[in-house]
Amino acid sequence: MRRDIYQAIADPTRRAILTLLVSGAMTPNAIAEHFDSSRQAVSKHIQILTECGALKQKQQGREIYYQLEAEKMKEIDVWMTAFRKMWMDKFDQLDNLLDTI
Amino acid sequence: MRRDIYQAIADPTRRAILTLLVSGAMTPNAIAEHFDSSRQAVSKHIQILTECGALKQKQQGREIYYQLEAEKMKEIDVWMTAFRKMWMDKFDQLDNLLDTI
DNA sequence: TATAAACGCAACCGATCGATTGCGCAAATT
DNA sequence: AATTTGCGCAATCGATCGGTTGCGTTTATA
Repeated sequence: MRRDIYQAIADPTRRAILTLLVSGAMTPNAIAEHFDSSRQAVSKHIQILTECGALKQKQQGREIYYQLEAEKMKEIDVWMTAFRKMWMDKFDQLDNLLDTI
Repeated sequence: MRRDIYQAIADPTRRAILTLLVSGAMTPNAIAEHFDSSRQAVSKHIQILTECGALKQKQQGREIYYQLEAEKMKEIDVWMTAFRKMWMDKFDQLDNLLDTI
Protein backbone atom coordinates (compact mmCIF):
# COMPACT_ATOMS: atom_id res chain seq x y z
CA MET A 1 0.00 0.00 0.00
CA ARG A 2 2.20 2.78 -1.28
CA ARG A 3 0.01 5.80 -0.65
CA ASP A 4 1.67 9.02 -1.57
CA ILE A 5 0.29 12.02 -3.36
CA TYR A 6 2.29 11.29 -6.52
CA GLN A 7 0.77 7.88 -6.90
CA ALA A 8 -2.62 9.38 -6.10
CA ILE A 9 -2.53 11.94 -8.91
CA ALA A 10 -1.26 9.40 -11.42
CA ASP A 11 -4.85 8.41 -12.22
CA PRO A 12 -6.83 10.84 -14.42
CA THR A 13 -10.09 10.17 -12.59
CA ARG A 14 -8.48 11.04 -9.27
CA ARG A 15 -7.06 14.24 -10.72
CA ALA A 16 -10.54 15.10 -11.96
CA ILE A 17 -11.99 14.46 -8.50
CA LEU A 18 -9.44 16.79 -6.93
CA THR A 19 -10.20 19.50 -9.47
CA LEU A 20 -13.92 18.98 -8.95
CA LEU A 21 -13.57 19.48 -5.20
CA VAL A 22 -11.88 22.84 -5.61
CA SER A 23 -15.39 24.28 -5.83
CA GLY A 24 -16.40 22.72 -2.50
CA ALA A 25 -16.93 19.56 -0.46
CA MET A 26 -19.10 16.80 -1.93
CA THR A 27 -20.57 13.41 -1.05
CA PRO A 28 -19.36 10.29 -2.91
CA ASN A 29 -22.65 10.06 -4.78
CA ALA A 30 -22.46 13.65 -5.91
CA ILE A 31 -18.89 13.09 -7.07
CA ALA A 32 -19.74 9.85 -8.84
CA GLU A 33 -22.46 11.63 -10.86
CA HIS A 34 -19.71 13.51 -12.67
CA PHE A 35 -18.13 10.33 -13.98
CA ASP A 36 -19.04 7.32 -16.06
CA SER A 37 -17.54 4.94 -13.48
CA SER A 38 -19.67 3.23 -10.87
CA ARG A 39 -20.14 4.63 -7.37
CA GLN A 40 -17.86 1.95 -5.96
CA ALA A 41 -15.10 2.71 -8.40
CA VAL A 42 -15.26 6.38 -7.49
CA SER A 43 -15.43 5.52 -3.80
CA LYS A 44 -12.23 3.57 -4.14
CA HIS A 45 -10.54 6.58 -5.70
CA ILE A 46 -11.84 8.74 -2.87
CA GLN A 47 -10.43 6.29 -0.36
CA ILE A 48 -6.99 6.43 -1.96
CA LEU A 49 -7.08 10.23 -2.01
CA THR A 50 -8.12 10.25 1.65
CA GLU A 51 -5.42 7.77 2.67
CA CYS A 52 -2.70 9.97 1.26
CA GLY A 53 -4.13 13.06 2.93
CA ALA A 54 -5.45 14.87 -0.13
CA LEU A 55 -9.04 14.67 1.13
CA LYS A 56 -10.65 14.99 4.52
CA GLN A 57 -14.06 13.60 5.44
CA LYS A 58 -16.79 15.29 7.40
CA GLN A 59 -19.65 13.06 8.47
CA GLN A 60 -23.06 14.72 8.39
CA GLY A 61 -25.81 12.28 9.23
CA ARG A 62 -25.55 9.37 6.85
CA GLU A 63 -23.78 11.53 4.32
CA ILE A 64 -20.04 11.99 4.20
CA TYR A 65 -18.67 15.16 2.70
CA TYR A 66 -15.20 14.96 1.23
CA GLN A 67 -13.18 18.10 1.30
CA LEU A 68 -10.01 19.01 -0.52
CA GLU A 69 -6.84 19.36 1.53
CA ALA A 70 -5.07 21.84 -0.70
CA GLU A 71 -2.11 21.94 1.67
CA LYS A 72 -1.22 18.41 0.63
CA MET A 73 -0.64 19.61 -2.90
CA LYS A 74 2.11 21.84 -1.61
CA GLU A 75 4.25 18.73 -1.37
CA ILE A 76 4.25 18.50 -5.17
CA ASP A 77 4.75 22.22 -5.51
CA VAL A 78 7.84 22.06 -3.32
CA TRP A 79 9.29 19.18 -5.30
CA MET A 80 8.71 21.14 -8.49
CA THR A 81 10.80 24.07 -7.31
CA ALA A 82 13.99 22.78 -8.90
CA PHE A 83 12.34 22.36 -12.30
CA ARG A 84 10.45 25.62 -12.14
CA LYS A 85 13.78 27.32 -11.66
CA MET A 86 15.00 25.67 -14.86
CA TRP A 87 12.27 26.90 -17.16
CA MET A 88 12.36 30.32 -15.56
CA ASP A 89 16.10 30.49 -16.22
CA LYS A 90 15.37 29.59 -19.82
CA PHE A 91 12.82 32.38 -19.96
CA ASP A 92 15.36 34.83 -18.55
CA GLN A 93 17.86 33.75 -21.18
CA LEU A 94 15.32 34.38 -23.92
CA ASP A 95 14.60 37.71 -22.30
CA ASN A 96 18.27 38.66 -22.36
CA LEU A 97 18.55 37.48 -25.95
CA LEU A 98 15.64 39.65 -26.99
CA ASP A 99 17.27 42.60 -25.26
CA THR A 100 20.35 42.26 -27.47
CA ILE A 101 18.36 42.61 -30.69
CA MET B 1 0.72 2.26 -22.82
CA ARG B 2 -0.59 5.26 -20.91
CA ARG B 3 2.40 7.56 -20.96
CA ASP B 4 1.71 10.86 -19.36
CA ILE B 5 3.88 12.91 -17.04
CA TYR B 6 1.67 12.19 -14.03
CA GLN B 7 2.10 8.45 -14.40
CA ALA B 8 5.80 9.03 -14.99
CA ILE B 9 6.39 10.87 -11.71
CA ALA B 10 4.35 8.34 -9.73
CA ASP B 11 7.46 6.22 -9.26
CA PRO B 12 10.00 7.44 -6.69
CA THR B 13 12.98 6.22 -8.74
CA ARG B 14 11.79 8.18 -11.74
CA ARG B 15 11.34 11.30 -9.63
CA ALA B 16 14.88 10.82 -8.35
CA ILE B 17 16.16 10.51 -11.92
CA LEU B 18 14.46 13.75 -12.90
CA THR B 19 15.92 15.53 -9.88
CA LEU B 20 19.33 14.07 -10.63
CA LEU B 21 19.24 15.40 -14.19
CA VAL B 22 18.61 18.95 -13.04
CA SER B 23 22.39 19.23 -12.66
CA GLY B 24 22.97 18.16 -16.25
CA ALA B 25 22.61 15.46 -18.92
CA MET B 26 23.83 11.95 -18.13
CA THR B 27 24.25 8.54 -19.71
CA PRO B 28 22.14 5.60 -18.49
CA ASN B 29 25.16 4.02 -16.83
CA ALA B 30 26.01 7.20 -14.99
CA ILE B 31 22.41 7.49 -13.83
CA ALA B 32 22.23 3.85 -12.79
CA GLU B 33 25.27 4.30 -10.58
CA HIS B 34 23.15 6.50 -8.32
CA PHE B 35 20.67 3.71 -7.64
CA ASP B 36 20.61 0.20 -6.27
CA SER B 37 18.58 -1.04 -9.24
CA SER B 38 20.21 -2.68 -12.23
CA ARG B 39 21.12 -0.80 -15.37
CA GLN B 40 18.20 -2.36 -17.23
CA ALA B 41 15.72 -1.34 -14.56
CA VAL B 42 16.96 2.23 -14.69
CA SER B 43 16.97 2.12 -18.49
CA LYS B 44 13.31 1.18 -18.42
CA HIS B 45 12.55 4.15 -16.23
CA ILE B 46 14.51 6.37 -18.60
CA GLN B 47 12.50 5.01 -21.50
CA ILE B 48 9.21 5.83 -19.78
CA LEU B 49 10.43 9.35 -18.97
CA THR B 50 11.52 9.80 -22.59
CA GLU B 51 8.24 8.49 -23.99
CA CYS B 52 6.25 11.07 -22.08
CA GLY B 53 8.57 13.86 -23.13
CA ALA B 54 10.28 14.53 -19.81
CA LEU B 55 13.69 13.55 -21.20
CA LYS B 56 15.41 14.07 -24.54
CA GLN B 57 18.27 11.95 -25.83
CA LYS B 58 21.44 13.14 -27.49
CA GLN B 59 23.55 10.44 -29.08
CA GLN B 60 27.28 10.97 -28.76
CA GLY B 61 29.26 8.08 -30.18
CA ARG B 62 28.18 4.95 -28.40
CA GLU B 63 26.93 6.96 -25.45
CA ILE B 64 23.48 8.45 -25.14
CA TYR B 65 23.06 11.50 -22.98
CA TYR B 66 19.66 12.02 -21.46
CA GLN B 67 18.67 15.58 -20.83
CA LEU B 68 15.84 16.97 -18.75
CA GLU B 69 12.99 18.65 -20.60
CA ALA B 70 11.96 21.02 -17.85
CA GLU B 71 9.23 22.48 -20.02
CA LYS B 72 7.31 19.24 -19.69
CA MET B 73 7.02 19.81 -15.95
CA LYS B 74 5.10 22.97 -16.70
CA GLU B 75 2.13 20.76 -17.48
CA ILE B 76 1.95 19.78 -13.82
CA ASP B 77 2.58 23.31 -12.71
CA VAL B 78 -0.33 24.55 -14.80
CA TRP B 79 -2.66 21.87 -13.40
CA MET B 80 -1.61 22.86 -9.89
CA THR B 81 -2.70 26.47 -10.38
CA ALA B 82 -6.20 25.88 -9.00
CA PHE B 83 -4.85 24.31 -5.81
CA ARG B 84 -2.09 26.84 -5.36
CA LYS B 85 -4.75 29.50 -5.38
CA MET B 86 -6.52 27.67 -2.56
CA TRP B 87 -3.63 27.55 -0.15
CA MET B 88 -2.66 31.09 -1.02
CA ASP B 89 -6.19 32.21 -0.23
CA LYS B 90 -5.87 30.42 3.08
CA PHE B 91 -2.64 32.27 3.71
CA ASP B 92 -4.34 35.56 2.91
CA GLN B 93 -7.11 34.77 5.34
CA LEU B 94 -4.59 34.07 8.08
CA ASP B 95 -2.89 37.30 7.13
CA ASN B 96 -6.13 39.23 7.48
CA LEU B 97 -6.86 37.50 10.75
CA LEU B 98 -3.49 38.50 12.13
CA ASP B 99 -4.15 42.08 11.04
CA THR B 100 -7.26 42.19 13.21
CA ILE B 101 -5.35 41.38 16.37
C1' DT C 1 40.96 -7.84 -35.87
C1' DA C 2 39.50 -9.75 -31.42
C1' DT C 3 37.58 -7.88 -27.17
C1' DA C 4 35.19 -4.91 -24.21
C1' DA C 5 31.89 -1.36 -23.27
C1' DA C 6 27.31 1.12 -23.80
C1' DC C 7 23.07 0.44 -24.76
C1' DG C 8 18.26 -1.09 -26.56
C1' DC C 9 14.87 -4.80 -26.96
C1' DA C 10 12.05 -8.84 -25.69
C1' DA C 11 10.47 -12.41 -22.61
C1' DC C 12 9.17 -13.50 -18.29
C1' DC C 13 7.32 -13.10 -13.27
C1' DG C 14 5.19 -11.69 -9.01
C1' DA C 15 2.90 -7.53 -7.25
C1' DT C 16 -0.21 -3.91 -7.67
C1' DC C 17 -4.01 -1.37 -10.09
C1' DG C 18 -8.63 -0.14 -11.52
C1' DA C 19 -13.10 -1.83 -12.09
C1' DT C 20 -17.15 -4.84 -11.08
C1' DT C 21 -20.12 -7.43 -8.09
C1' DG C 22 -22.22 -8.55 -3.91
C1' DC C 23 -22.84 -7.71 0.83
C1' DG C 24 -23.79 -5.35 5.30
C1' DC C 25 -25.02 -1.49 8.14
C1' DA C 26 -26.68 2.86 9.80
C1' DA C 27 -29.50 6.88 8.90
C1' DA C 28 -33.46 8.79 6.70
C1' DT C 29 -38.11 8.23 4.68
C1' DT C 30 -42.85 6.21 4.19
C1' DA D 1 -42.08 -1.01 11.51
C1' DA D 2 -40.78 -1.67 6.69
C1' DT D 3 -38.31 0.34 2.99
C1' DT D 4 -35.13 3.18 0.77
C1' DT D 5 -30.84 5.69 0.59
C1' DG D 6 -25.85 6.56 1.34
C1' DC D 7 -21.99 4.47 2.09
C1' DG D 8 -17.93 1.27 3.35
C1' DC D 9 -15.82 -3.32 2.92
C1' DA D 10 -14.27 -7.70 0.73
C1' DA D 11 -13.63 -10.84 -3.10
C1' DT D 12 -12.55 -11.33 -7.70
C1' DC D 13 -10.43 -10.51 -12.39
C1' DG D 14 -7.86 -8.91 -16.31
C1' DA D 15 -4.37 -5.33 -17.19
C1' DT D 16 -0.40 -2.93 -16.11
C1' DC D 17 3.90 -2.19 -13.35
C1' DG D 18 8.62 -2.72 -11.88
C1' DG D 19 12.26 -5.79 -11.90
C1' DT D 20 15.45 -9.56 -13.69
C1' DT D 21 17.65 -12.26 -17.26
C1' DG D 22 19.39 -12.95 -21.70
C1' DC D 23 20.52 -11.46 -26.29
C1' DG D 24 21.85 -8.45 -30.27
C1' DT D 25 24.05 -4.29 -32.19
C1' DT D 26 27.07 -0.54 -32.54
C1' DT D 27 31.17 1.92 -31.12
C1' DA D 28 35.44 2.22 -28.87
C1' DT D 29 39.88 -0.04 -27.28
C1' DA D 30 43.91 -3.42 -27.03
